[in-house]
Amino acid sequence: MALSSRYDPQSLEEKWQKIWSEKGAFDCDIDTSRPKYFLMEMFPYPSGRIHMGHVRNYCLGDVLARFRRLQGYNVLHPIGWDAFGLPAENAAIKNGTHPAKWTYSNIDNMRAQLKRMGYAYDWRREVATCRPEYYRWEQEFFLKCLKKGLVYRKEAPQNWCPSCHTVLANEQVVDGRCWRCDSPVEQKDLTQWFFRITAYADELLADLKKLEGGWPSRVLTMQHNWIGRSTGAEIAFRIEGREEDIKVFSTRADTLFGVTFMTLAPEHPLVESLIAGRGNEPEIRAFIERTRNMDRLDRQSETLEKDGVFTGAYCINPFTGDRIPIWLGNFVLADYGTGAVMAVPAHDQRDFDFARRFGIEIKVVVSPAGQELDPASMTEAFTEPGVLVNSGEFTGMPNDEGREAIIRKLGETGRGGPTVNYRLRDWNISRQRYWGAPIPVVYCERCGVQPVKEEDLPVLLPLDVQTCDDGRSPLPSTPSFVETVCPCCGGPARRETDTMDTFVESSWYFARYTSPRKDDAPFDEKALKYWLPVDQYIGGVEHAILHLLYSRFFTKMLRDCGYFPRELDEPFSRLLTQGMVLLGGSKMSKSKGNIVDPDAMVQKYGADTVRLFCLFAAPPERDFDWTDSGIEGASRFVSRVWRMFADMEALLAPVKACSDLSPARDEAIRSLRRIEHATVKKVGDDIGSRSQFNTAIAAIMELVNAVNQYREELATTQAGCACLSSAMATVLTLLFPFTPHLCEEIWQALGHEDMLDAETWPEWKEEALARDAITVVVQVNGKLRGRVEVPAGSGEDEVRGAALADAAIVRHLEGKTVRKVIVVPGKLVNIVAN
RNA sequence: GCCGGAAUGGUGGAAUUGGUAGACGCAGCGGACUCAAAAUCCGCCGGUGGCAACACCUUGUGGGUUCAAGUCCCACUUCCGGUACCA
Repeated sequence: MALSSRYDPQSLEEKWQKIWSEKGAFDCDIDTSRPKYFLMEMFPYPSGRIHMGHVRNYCLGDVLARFRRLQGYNVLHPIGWDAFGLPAENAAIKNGTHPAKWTYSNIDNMRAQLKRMGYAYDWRREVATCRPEYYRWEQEFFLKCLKKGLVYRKEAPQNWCPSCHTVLANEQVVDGRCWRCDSPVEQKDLTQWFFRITAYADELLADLKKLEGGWPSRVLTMQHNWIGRSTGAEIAFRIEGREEDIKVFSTRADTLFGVTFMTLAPEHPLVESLIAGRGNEPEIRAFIERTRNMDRLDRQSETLEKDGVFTGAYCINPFTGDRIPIWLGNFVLADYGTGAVMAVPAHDQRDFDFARRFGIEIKVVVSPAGQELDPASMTEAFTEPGVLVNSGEFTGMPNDEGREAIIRKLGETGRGGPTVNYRLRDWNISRQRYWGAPIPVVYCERCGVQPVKEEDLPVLLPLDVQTCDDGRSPLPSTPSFVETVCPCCGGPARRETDTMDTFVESSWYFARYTSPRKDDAPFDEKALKYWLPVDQYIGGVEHAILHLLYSRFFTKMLRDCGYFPRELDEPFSRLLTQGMVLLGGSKMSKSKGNIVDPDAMVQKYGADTVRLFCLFAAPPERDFDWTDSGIEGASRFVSRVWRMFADMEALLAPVKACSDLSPARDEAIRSLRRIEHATVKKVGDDIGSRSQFNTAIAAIMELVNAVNQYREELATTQAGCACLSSAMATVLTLLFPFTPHLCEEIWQALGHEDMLDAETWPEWKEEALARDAITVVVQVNGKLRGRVEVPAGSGEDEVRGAALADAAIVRHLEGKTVRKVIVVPGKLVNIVAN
């Protein structure tokens, strides 16, 4: 079959998409005869249309999927929809559409867009998290966790709009005000459900080691710091006149004798009882309100102006017996440590600033060796190591030794002891939203909080509700949902109307892909065992912490609940974090509205060109700013490949990649063959180990250039034609993961019976790479001064001799004495002379 | 603020383990083909000086280590991501 001279992507792409779809070409099942490869990209939120960030993400995955297929792996490559979430409710408010309708119609649109890109998905496994068949299982997980104590309830402050009477997402708070009505946002305590992720803090931290090599080190570092394990001491300060303690966490127990005040977070639970009835109670309350409603990022800022108020109450230093005034401070965070800080102004900068501002005593207890510090003249806290002073029996000890001794004594006296603290907080999953998975509990007046019975799952999210214009969830005002009976006593009860954080759905979807249609259990045990863990996960770096940490937590939790194999500790063996596709320098996102619609590009250039350009434009990890120019280059290249085959009809034969290995003396044949094999080596390495797809494409371009350069010369002989045919087949095979439609079409035109997808990845041969001579660069004092050609395999002495004999080098060495000659075999000679 | 990144020609980027800076593209310029245009093909393309050979400068800024630094170390600048209810 001859190729038409014109490349027409639209028709040939649709042709191959139809063939793939009819054949179920990418459907896969358990096959123990082949190595498995579970590859996933982060599933999209169905925002309406796919954007270039999606395209980039799925192109990266698709190249790997097709590459691994050629390598003989049994590849599982699924896709689904992260379908619950806030934007559906916003759309409901804005357009009056029901969140479900909006979501499902977006899914339909986006599915069609993805199919038009030609991605190699097993579409039978598609999941949408908003379907009861999906979310019922996480309701079950929730109940299991509740039983195990991994889920619990506690009060937590929420953004509250007093005028809309609704909780606001952080995104909905703009400069401290409600995004819809502009009222100042308040903090309101609500009882919320939490996953006890901190129970896994140590394992989550320790297992980061298992991910080294497979995950980018910056992600590991970020997770490490996010968990933020720190060892220190818990110290109890008795409140004066009460039988109650204020507990603090401190990494600086060595400075215990230097405590001159206590600072509590305004949210600390003891605050209420400490200030009740004080003369300045209104002033204190005003301070608390002010601080609580501050911007949460500002409040953590180091440049924050330290503010505080004295409560009038005192506590007692457990060692010195000193009366310690209890203050409230705007820089103390309620959810770190115990929400209380023993303040040592001499040795902590924040405490120092605070003490100076409010005229509180500064007491030095650590001195630099052989020096004395004068509190009155200090300009900043002394935080370096030193020797303990003014510290009773501990005076004279180096401070780190003193810390151990003081912690020991705290234990002996029952006033504290060593403890570990984490920055990581438990995961609040309660959302006062409609479009989410219902939390499966009911509230009974008689029996209290009761879990829904497992056999009564799923708790269906009612779809026949009128969504509210003010952003409030319609669930509390939907009697058919709220009113129920207690699973315990059968009496009247109210359903929980909060739904789950959408991060819950995305924490386990990878496992559901292994048995997505199973309806009597969340997972098929055999499928889990065969497919998990995910071999390669690809997604945006913006998920480096939350989503990835939650998924890791879920994996450990589901393992411990008996759902996952015992030996499965981590969900994702390898992670590729792609950079963002920016537009005009900032993140493309549905909320910002700066989105490039790929459809127009596909219309104009075809999916293959769009795929190729997305991967060629930048390395995967790097952000790139989308521009319309540049795709022209990809388009030209694709056409050039087409034309190369169309023009050389005489060579059209079912030849395979790297098939010509006949001995050749012809320099052109040896040259082209060397380039062919070097390209196979580089492209395999770039895709398979380096994840540098842009350089893989550049290498294929160079091979195409080489074929075009040699074709006139080689086409005249039979041996030359064999060499050209082989190189051209190699081009097709290497390019196939990037531009599969084009390559299948040409492959078929060459007369192959099987699809290119059924080929095996070509093997490069060392002997094809061999050269007779190599060029060595010669430097004098580190500056490039010449090049010499030496026979391949020359020894160090020969290379040095050739370098020193080179005319240009001799000229540069005139009047100088050679001090040293460094020879880097096969590469470079550097002559040091003066 | 804190945590994590990034910065290389006009431009996207390459340089894989400290060893030829600018691969491969885009844009631009010159030429061929054409009545003309598009497409295609050929050539040039970091800066300064020079007719040239060539020399000097150049990887955000300032220091340092080394025979050799885009790459390692220290100190900065700017931009980007995350910061627990956007996903």
